[in-house]
Amino acid sequence: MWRSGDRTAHGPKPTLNATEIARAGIALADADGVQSVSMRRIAGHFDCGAMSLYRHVPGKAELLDLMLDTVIGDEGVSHVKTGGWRSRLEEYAHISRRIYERHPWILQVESSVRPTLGPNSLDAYERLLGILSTSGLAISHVPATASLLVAYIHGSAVRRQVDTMLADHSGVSDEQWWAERQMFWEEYFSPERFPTISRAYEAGSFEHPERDFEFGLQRVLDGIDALIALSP
Amino acid sequence: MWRSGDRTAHGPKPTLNATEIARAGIALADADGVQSVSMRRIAGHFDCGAMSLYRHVPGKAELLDLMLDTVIGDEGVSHVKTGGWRSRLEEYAHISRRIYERHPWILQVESSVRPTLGPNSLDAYERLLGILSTSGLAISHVPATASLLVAYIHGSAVRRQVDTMLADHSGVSDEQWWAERQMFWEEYFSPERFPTISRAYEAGSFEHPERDFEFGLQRVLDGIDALIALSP
DNA sequence: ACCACTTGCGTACACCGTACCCAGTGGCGA
DNA sequence: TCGCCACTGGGTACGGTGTACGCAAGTGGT
Repeated sequence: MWRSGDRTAHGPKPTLNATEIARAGIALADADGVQSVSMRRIAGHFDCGAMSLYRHVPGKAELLDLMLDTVIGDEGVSHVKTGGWRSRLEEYAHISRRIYERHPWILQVESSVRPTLGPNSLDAYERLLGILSTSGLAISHVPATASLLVAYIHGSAVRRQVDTMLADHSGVSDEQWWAERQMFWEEYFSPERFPTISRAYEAGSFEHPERDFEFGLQRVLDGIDALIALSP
Repeated sequence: MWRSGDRTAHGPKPTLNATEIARAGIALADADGVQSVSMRRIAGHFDCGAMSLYRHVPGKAELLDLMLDTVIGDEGVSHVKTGGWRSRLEEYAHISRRIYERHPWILQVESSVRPTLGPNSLDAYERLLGILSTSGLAISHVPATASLLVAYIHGSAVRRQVDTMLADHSGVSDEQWWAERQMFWEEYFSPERFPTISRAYEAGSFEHPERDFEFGLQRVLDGIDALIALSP
């Protein structure tokens, strides 16, 4: 599926290819969420039967893998090589964050059961390890530090998605769901039971969740910096 | 759904309740993964029809929410109050990590579209904020720092799951999938194209991925510590 | 006893992924 | 030039899913 150009040319030329199918799936997922991506709907976009897609893609799970690797390749290629390790890590984090913001459905794909490792993901991983290896960090710590960064970026994307959904009620069409949620909140919540949440709320500490990513990123980089400072 | 004991008592006594249904779903998800959780299968466990469950649970999405809140309540209640903020945060992180290890399917539920906020999740959040508020951190920074920790814990759980799956080939029954993965890897990977990955591999830096969580956690706590040290 | 109300549950529908099979197509060997 | 056959597109069908709807049965308050 990953390689696209090794035709033995013994039959009619294919009118579809895996990348185009993935692009259609990406457009669908961006518009209506990943749960609305179905083989029949993608096939409808090409005015063909659902089973035609299986000539180019082994199954739906692999199609999702390919969609993920495609968006990573679209957005992650451009990168500067100048600057210190910290600013380059910041840029890597911001690029990743932008990918999650434009294609929130990747969170579900990445949390799915099968480990995805496409060529573009592999390139991005090499780039991240390359930045870390020039930071003065011991090579034995480089993969674990990369995992730390990737974990933080992924996790904060999940939190951000939940926050925006709580803020503007988007994505969930069920109006009654919000009513029940509100009722549960008013019934269960009390300042006595949740003193710290109340105190933070009154101090206005929940008003700018969009700044949380940058805040946490700086703390993570500070932690990495502290480890580098210990190295000889 | 969340409240369980407000019967007006005008009909037959219910033989099922939402919590029992959630427990059956948890058992199913623990055993065979979340994709095998279906209303019919849960109903089969109770020897009843699928539609009987809808008397106690609004829908499948809400059932998954309830399952998530139930496992959080099971494992997160016990907590020590002694010790400094750092050791208490470490314990919070380890409890969370244990939850993810025992019930890997929560990752998919938490990455789903709807924001989950059950009573047990709310209790855990208050506890986390309480620890942070006694650490010397300004109250304006407490929620963002909590988000940092939650994001790291969640993200590293995703990475850990992928790593274990790559290590022992579990979860994916498709044997041919692994063959294709191996073929892609051997064809696409080369030390020239991925110098840093190769160098780290030869240095043995990928041999203990299970230590990555503790490593990253210490870096995160170091970053928080650096911020606290700046406060007056 | 009545009956309002709750509970259990069977039926039905729309949708999903995909196994299987068949017809058409066009490059290549004879 | 012609037939072969690997390859393509695509239709049908099957087992699975979530759940809307309706109905019989049971039960505590009046």
